[in-house]
Amino acid sequence: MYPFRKIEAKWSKKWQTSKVYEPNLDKAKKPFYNLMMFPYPSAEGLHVGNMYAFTGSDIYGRFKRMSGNDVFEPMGLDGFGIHSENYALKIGKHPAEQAKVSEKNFYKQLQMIGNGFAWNEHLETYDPEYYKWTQWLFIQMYKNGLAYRKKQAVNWCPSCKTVLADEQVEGGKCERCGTIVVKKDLEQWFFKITKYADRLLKNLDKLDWSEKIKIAQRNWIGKSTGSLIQFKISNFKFQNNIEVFTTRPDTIFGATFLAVSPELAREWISAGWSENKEVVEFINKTIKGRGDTAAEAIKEKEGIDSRLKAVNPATGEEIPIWVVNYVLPGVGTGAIMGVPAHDERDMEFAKKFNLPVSNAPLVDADVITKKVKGKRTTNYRLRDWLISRQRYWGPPIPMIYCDKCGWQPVPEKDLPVLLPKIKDFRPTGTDKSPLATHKEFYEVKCPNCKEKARRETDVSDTFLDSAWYYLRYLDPKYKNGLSNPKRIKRWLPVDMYIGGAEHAVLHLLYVRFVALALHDWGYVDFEEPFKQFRGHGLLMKDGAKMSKSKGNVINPDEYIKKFGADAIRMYLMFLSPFEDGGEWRDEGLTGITRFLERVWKMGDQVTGNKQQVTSNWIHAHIKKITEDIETLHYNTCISELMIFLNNLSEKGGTKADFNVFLKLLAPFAPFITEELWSELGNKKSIHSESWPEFNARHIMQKYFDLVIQVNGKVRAKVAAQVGLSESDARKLALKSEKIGNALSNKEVKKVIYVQNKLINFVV
RNA sequence: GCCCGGGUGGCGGAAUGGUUUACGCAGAGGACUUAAAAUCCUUGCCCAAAUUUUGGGUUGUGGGUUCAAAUCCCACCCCGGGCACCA
Repeated sequence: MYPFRKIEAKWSKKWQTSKVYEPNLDKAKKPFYNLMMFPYPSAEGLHVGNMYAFTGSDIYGRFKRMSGNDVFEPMGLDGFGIHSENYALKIGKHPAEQAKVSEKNFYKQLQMIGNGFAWNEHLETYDPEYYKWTQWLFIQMYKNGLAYRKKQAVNWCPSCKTVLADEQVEGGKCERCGTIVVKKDLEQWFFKITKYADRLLKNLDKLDWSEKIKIAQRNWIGKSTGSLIQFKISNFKFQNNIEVFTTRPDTIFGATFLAVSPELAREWISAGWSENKEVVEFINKTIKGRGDTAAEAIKEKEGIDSRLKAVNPATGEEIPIWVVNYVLPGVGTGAIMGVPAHDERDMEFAKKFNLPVSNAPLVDADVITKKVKGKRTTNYRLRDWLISRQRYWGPPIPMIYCDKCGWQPVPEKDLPVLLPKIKDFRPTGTDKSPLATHKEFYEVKCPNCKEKARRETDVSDTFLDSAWYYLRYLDPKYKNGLSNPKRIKRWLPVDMYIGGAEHAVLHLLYVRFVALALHDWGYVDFEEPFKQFRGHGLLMKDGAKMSKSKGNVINPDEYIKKFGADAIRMYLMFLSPFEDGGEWRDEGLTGITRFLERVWKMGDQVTGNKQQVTSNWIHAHIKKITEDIETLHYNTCISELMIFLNNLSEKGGTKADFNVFLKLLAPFAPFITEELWSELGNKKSIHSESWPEFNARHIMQKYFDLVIQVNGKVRAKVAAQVGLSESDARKLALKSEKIGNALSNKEVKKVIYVQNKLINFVV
């Protein structure tokens, strides 16, 4: 085995001191910001899935560096928040203590994987110098009317003991712990992401992002166009109208009832409506039931006739108003027109409760909307971002409540609001954060009137920390704002962002929203933070996602120690296309270790000219690898490198040829290539060298295999000269005995000739 | 139910209208060796006839377009992922 341990340790150190991976952030001429999603240190150490993602991103960065760009590839830790806190709780440590341990472990491991990180710019979201600006961001949201408090039914995770945003509920379960989420009526802080729904949707068309992610975001934003239509209520003293939203105003003649959510009906009760005991009971029961089963789908349609009547504005007919469980609050107006003839759900309901079904004709949507004095409108599925968390390990929300002055932001000069180190950091489960029991924390003076006031004790969502980190990397110590404005101009937006596709509607949506807000406030001149985004696939083991409970987790350290980082990097990238993910199988490593051994030996075998590339066949390899690395098809790059090496040993190559090979291999296996490169007498780091260029002239071959087909079936292959004419090809084909036999006694009806490829006789 | 991927040897995968199975793993045979490991070479789907050649078939299934289909079109089956009484 080649001495990878020695080599990898040696070059890790040298790269650090020689600063190969530190671009000049103020003067770089061709800045290229190569960003990867920073990890949550929510385990003992780095997961091989992290290494998979980082290697794929690093290869791209190294390729761009060798192609003449000043590549900036920073790394940090998304260490604040529920992920890390849950881990600390699990192992019974204080999150602040655990953060120090994780930080050390993660950074040690991140040094080993062979990435070209710009370590000068590392950052941690729990650093007060960082979260000072997360808090500043909250205050700007508040000052610009994008942060507000509201009481409503919100998602509550009984295990994490905190509220969650809609994006953090997956199939009715908590994104973090998998517990079934319930609904609770609570007053919370929200960010008005819905204000940007339309721009978040429209801008997607301009982005060079994985199509999958764009589709997921479009679906999540969920734009639908329809009409708002008022229905008069004929026998109700508290209210004259009900407004419904419908995407099918053209079916209004078939509307035979109105269906309202129990939440809407409850508002009428608060207004004094309590005429019927049964109806009131139904409303209370249904709302309560929702709290228990949370986001679970309603299995059976239930409803009750409210005894109120509405008038269908199209027909003038009086129709009943029902309170039903299948109309949800916060969707549209919380009231719909029931059209059994055109809606499956309304039909199901109508059948169950014997409501009439009318097969009235369809009409033009625009015309009818106008006629009934309705309004054409757009509705979005997207909800505002619930930002409060009743947890400890996060940035305290920088707001103060005063009985006299109401909510006041903490003055910017007083930031950061430091998270105090308390002993009772465990989530309380009482709708309040652990900080709510600490007077020394929450007893403050009102910034406005200086009277006694109370500090907000909730912290903000982890996803706010990561919604702006790419800005901070540019100057992690910057004192006068989020980040250094000159560097923002030079480096942003990010040129390439690579990370997990599971963040499609979480991080990747929030980060776009925050950028839009910063743009509108004048802090950045771009609307979209990432020009390109590519989502990598999932790394599996034994047909399943790696997880500790399944016992199929691969520890990268162990394998790096045994085979070297270069081997693991290459093995991971050789599995399958990077964007598809792949399955880890120990046996597969053999092929790569053999390959690297042969590369090592080749260093001694090549001789001859060092200056000039003599073998023309290498140009085709350069072309293929260059094109495939651009599209992240790393598995085929590695295959091509293997063929290149086979050719070097079969056809024999010079030192110059081998130099080209090493350069092409360098992004994948940075250590061994650097070592061999220096052994061949090169002074500069291979990673600062220029990427090989190919000459199309040399790729042109003289001969090719002419495929001869009869009726589309391959009958023979003969060597032929490139540029062969059709008639010569025909002659050549007929010379072959097989073809002669196949064509004898048959009339050739047609001949198809594809230059430099094949000839097909149709008989 | 809706949306998005995908289905190719024993396995991971390659090929996006023109030679199916590049590259690699595993397997079989051989060389080297006292032996083993390592290394190197050969081999590599199915069926039939003939004895190492010939013919036919083969990219989830069925159909279509085309001189030619893994690739394009239609229908269906299966697997993975996302969304889900969104009005």
